Amino acid sequence: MYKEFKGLNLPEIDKEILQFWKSENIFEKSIDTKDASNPYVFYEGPPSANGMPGIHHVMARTVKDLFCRFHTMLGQRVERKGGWDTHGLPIELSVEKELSITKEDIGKSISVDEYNHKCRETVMRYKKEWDNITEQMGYWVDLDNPYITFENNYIESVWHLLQLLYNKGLLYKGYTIQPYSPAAGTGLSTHELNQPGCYREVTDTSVVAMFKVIKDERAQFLFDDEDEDVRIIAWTTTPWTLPSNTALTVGSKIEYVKIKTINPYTKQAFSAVLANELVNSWFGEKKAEILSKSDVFSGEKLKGISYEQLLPFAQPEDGDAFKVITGDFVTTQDGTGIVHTAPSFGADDMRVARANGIGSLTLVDKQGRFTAEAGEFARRYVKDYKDDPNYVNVDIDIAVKLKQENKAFNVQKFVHNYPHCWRTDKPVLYYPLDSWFIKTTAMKDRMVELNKTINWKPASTGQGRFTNWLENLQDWNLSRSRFWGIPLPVWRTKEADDELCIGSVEELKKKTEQANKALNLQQSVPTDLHRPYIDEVVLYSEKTGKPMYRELDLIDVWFDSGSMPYAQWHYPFENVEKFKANFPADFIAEGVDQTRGWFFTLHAIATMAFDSIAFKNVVSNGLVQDKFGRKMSKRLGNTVEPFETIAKYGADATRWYMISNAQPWDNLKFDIEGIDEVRRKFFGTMYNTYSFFALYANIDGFKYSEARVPVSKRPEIDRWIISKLNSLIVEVFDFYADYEPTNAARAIQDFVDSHLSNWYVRLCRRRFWKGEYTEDKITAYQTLYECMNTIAKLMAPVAPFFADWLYLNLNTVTESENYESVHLATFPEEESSAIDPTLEERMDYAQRISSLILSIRKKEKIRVRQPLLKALLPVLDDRFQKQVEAVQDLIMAEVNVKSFEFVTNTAGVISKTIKANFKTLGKRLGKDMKAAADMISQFDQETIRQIEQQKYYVLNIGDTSYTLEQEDFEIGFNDIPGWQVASDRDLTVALDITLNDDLIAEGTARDLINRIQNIRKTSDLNVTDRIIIKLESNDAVNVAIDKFADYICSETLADSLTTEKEVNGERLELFEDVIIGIEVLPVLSVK
RNA sequence: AGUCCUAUAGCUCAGUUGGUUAGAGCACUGCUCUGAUAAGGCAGGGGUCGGCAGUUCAAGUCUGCCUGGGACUACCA
Repeated sequence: MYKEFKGLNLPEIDKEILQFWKSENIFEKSIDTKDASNPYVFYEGPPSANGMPGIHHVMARTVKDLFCRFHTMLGQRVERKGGWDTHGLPIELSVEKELSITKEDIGKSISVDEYNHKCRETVMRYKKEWDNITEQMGYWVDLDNPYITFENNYIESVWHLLQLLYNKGLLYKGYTIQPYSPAAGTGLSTHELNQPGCYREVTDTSVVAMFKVIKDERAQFLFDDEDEDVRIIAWTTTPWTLPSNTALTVGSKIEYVKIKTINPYTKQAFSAVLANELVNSWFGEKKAEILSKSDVFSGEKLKGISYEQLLPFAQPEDGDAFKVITGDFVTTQDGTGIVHTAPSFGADDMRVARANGIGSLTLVDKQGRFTAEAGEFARRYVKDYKDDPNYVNVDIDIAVKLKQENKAFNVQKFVHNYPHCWRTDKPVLYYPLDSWFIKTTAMKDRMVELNKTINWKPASTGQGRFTNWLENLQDWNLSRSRFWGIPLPVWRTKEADDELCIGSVEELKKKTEQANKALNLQQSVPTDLHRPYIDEVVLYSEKTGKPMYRELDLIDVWFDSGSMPYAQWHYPFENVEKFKANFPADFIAEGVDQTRGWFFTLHAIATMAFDSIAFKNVVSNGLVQDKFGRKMSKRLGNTVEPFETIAKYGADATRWYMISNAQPWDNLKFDIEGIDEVRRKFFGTMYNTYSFFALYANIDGFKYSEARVPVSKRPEIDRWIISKLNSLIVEVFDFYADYEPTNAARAIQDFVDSHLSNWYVRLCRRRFWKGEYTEDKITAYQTLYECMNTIAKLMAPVAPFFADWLYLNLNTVTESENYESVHLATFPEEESSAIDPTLEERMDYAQRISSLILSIRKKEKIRVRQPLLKALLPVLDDRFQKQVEAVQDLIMAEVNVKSFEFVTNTAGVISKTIKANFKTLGKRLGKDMKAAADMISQFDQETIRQIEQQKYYVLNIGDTSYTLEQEDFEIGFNDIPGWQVASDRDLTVALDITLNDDLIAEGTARDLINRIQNIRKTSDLNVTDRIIIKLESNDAVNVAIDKFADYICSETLADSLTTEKEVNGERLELFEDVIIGIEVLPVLSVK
């Protein structure tokens, strides 16, 4: 017996199927039964178990899961090793918050040892919740043997990679400008700078400083006479960087101009050089006066000009200085189009200075004070870092000095956004710091090239965003001065005259022993490769004979996760073959926010270390937002609790909703009501279809034990739904294979709702419950069964629980397939011979013609139970008529019309309409199109008939004449006089609505049947119970009974039908103003 | 600031290489069908296709600019 249910309960199905998967090890079997030589490689991007899983994780993991399941069904072996990201700042921060300490306390009030232990505990805090959501949402991933980034084996593999890069000369120590908090005494990561509230609006003193041009050959063109005082003017909002100025940067393509004017403070005449576009920002009414203006000249011409140092406190020792250089970052958005360049305090400045051989001055120390060299400003803080009540703004003093020395053209307050340290609330400086870098720039071209071979979904993320990012790549700053992470395996002598990069524990052991011998130490390799233990290891420099100490940096956690293809297998120390078989990945998927994160680090490491891509296909999914399109955040209180959602609506409805509602890469506006709609419309419909099937199949004992009826021998409608089904298989397969899950889900949904349930089943109901267990009935069961069985497989990747439930419900009875679960079954293959486009076309006609007739009935207020004599169909060609004739019976039954008449000779009966076919004519007629369309629409019936007969028409527009073919026109039907007509595109239907006594009686009979059936239903009779009927006598009823008693009885399973003056049963309205009594009594079965 | 995505009915989304009157589902209203139906059918209201230009005989669709929403990167005088 097929299981029958009281209602659809998706959460209950989840539980049941989950239990089944667990007890029968279905997940394991789905891998183990597949051939290892046919793998589909998937990489799991490791989540951090440091926070609770959110609904967006369900989204991301649904995408991952469904493609893995799909490829499993294609017979591929899809191993999915889980993983955990365990290092990094978020974990350190949460520990610090919990212990109420800051970074400064580490090593003081808490030992590094204790601190790292705490991190290790914290990092898996929500592992249980993660495991739960993984299981409940039906995400199949191997959680028993995950890779964990803090394990020694993982670290060792990462070290190996770093050594590989080191040996290729791609690892170097450099001096760069990084965000730095003088108040906290620490560098800040960009992640820290992106904490909410870090960028704040502040008012600073801005200065337009005047840099005096030295008159030499190069600068000659700027001078009109010997004594002219030519100054390049540059704007800054950080006057404290002016003493460290060593260059001025202009844009080579920007146009500049020289303005003769008067300094507003000193009233001295001088000539200002600035961008032509920005002249009006500084000169004009109520601003400085323009005495004269030179011709424009390009920035390129200014290049190489020297100027006098603005505040000559110190001289740079590491390069040239006080020259005009060019840089691509210069804009004319604000300022003067000339950038004051202090290489120590700006990343752009440093970059452009280096490229031009310009040296730097660093007249501010790490506490944020001017150094002793800075003249009268020495030892003063550049910002109020100490909350000193007597703090005097040094920017203002600098501005005053410049004004007095005729070096300031403009001083004013300026409001702008400036980053602040999230911990101390003090402004950040950009400061030169030592860091280790990976020279990704050296491999840039190769990365771009390899990226072209990756299939990105959506393509724009790969071609646009990612390529763009690669092309503007900077070297990868690997250093983090933190505690909980993978230590950089580089040892150096104090003088930096020798260094060593360690690539394995074995190598470290050897080097340690060597050092022990040479330096007379008793150290051993620590059992935990983290800080602080690893810091204690001292190595020996053979070259210099000196001890070497580890560089204290940790590496960026993104390197951790980007190393997972290798480190998850402890490559190359173990599993070398395993790694080779699993690299690169066929498929990865994460949020689009990982484009520059994990997607990049995977790609970069694979390119640099192995000259390979790391993944072939990548799906980057968008954000999950709330129903108003806002970002979900705890602060707004609009987060969706994934556990609750899944518990209430079931995993499948949640998954289906997420996949079908929006493309994965579009942002999803998550609306809980949408899940409910999916449950009702899709799962509800599918459930009802199954219930209907189960109800009658159980009665008839259908178990698919009869031989399969060949499709060609099945009735039209069966061949139609099977054709549709096979078309669907092709479509869904292509969509899944193309990583387009949304289209796949929508196609399945559309099939189930509009075709299977609301056309096939609805039209075929009688075949299931009417009559004996005939060949036709068996065929109907087989057809419906095959549809459902296939749908179960098609939907399995997205809705794994319901699919398995449905599959098992069907197959445990029929045993027609011997798979234990739908997830062990193979994906359906289409039977291409079953696909019949002309059949699909004519059924489409049937559906549309039915709609049109129902529409006329509605307009004329004639209920569908009232039979009508005939419908009239004007036909354009034979093919159309043949198509409709084939489905005529279906239409007649559906709309309760007794016959069809095709009208071919329409002259005089039907008027036609004509329109221009814009598609074919537009290109030919061009400008005359509009006139032609007007003329054609005016054609009379005679002209139309002429065109139909002659198959061409000569149209004259102005002096041109065009010969138009029949295809250049679109001919349709207009009204048919005296008939009720409805049209839909190329279809037109007319309906004869005259009634006679027979028709009326039959209509009455059908109404009676309906009322009786309703009574059967409400009085809870079984569908097989037989009844006797007593009707209250009534003229209309009597006529109907006279003619249709047998019909009524057979439809309602009645043994007898009698009329009486009065009956005990219900009183029902048969039609308007006619109320009769109907009594329905079950016939008790006699044993 | 740059790069990218996005904007179509109250809501969620379709809309082919530009082509005639821009569609579906949900929600709302009325009617209707039904011995599978928390369903279906028919009809109705609801759209300056974000705005402005341009290309074209023809623009929801192509181009440019602008605006709103989002993501990432950067923070720059």
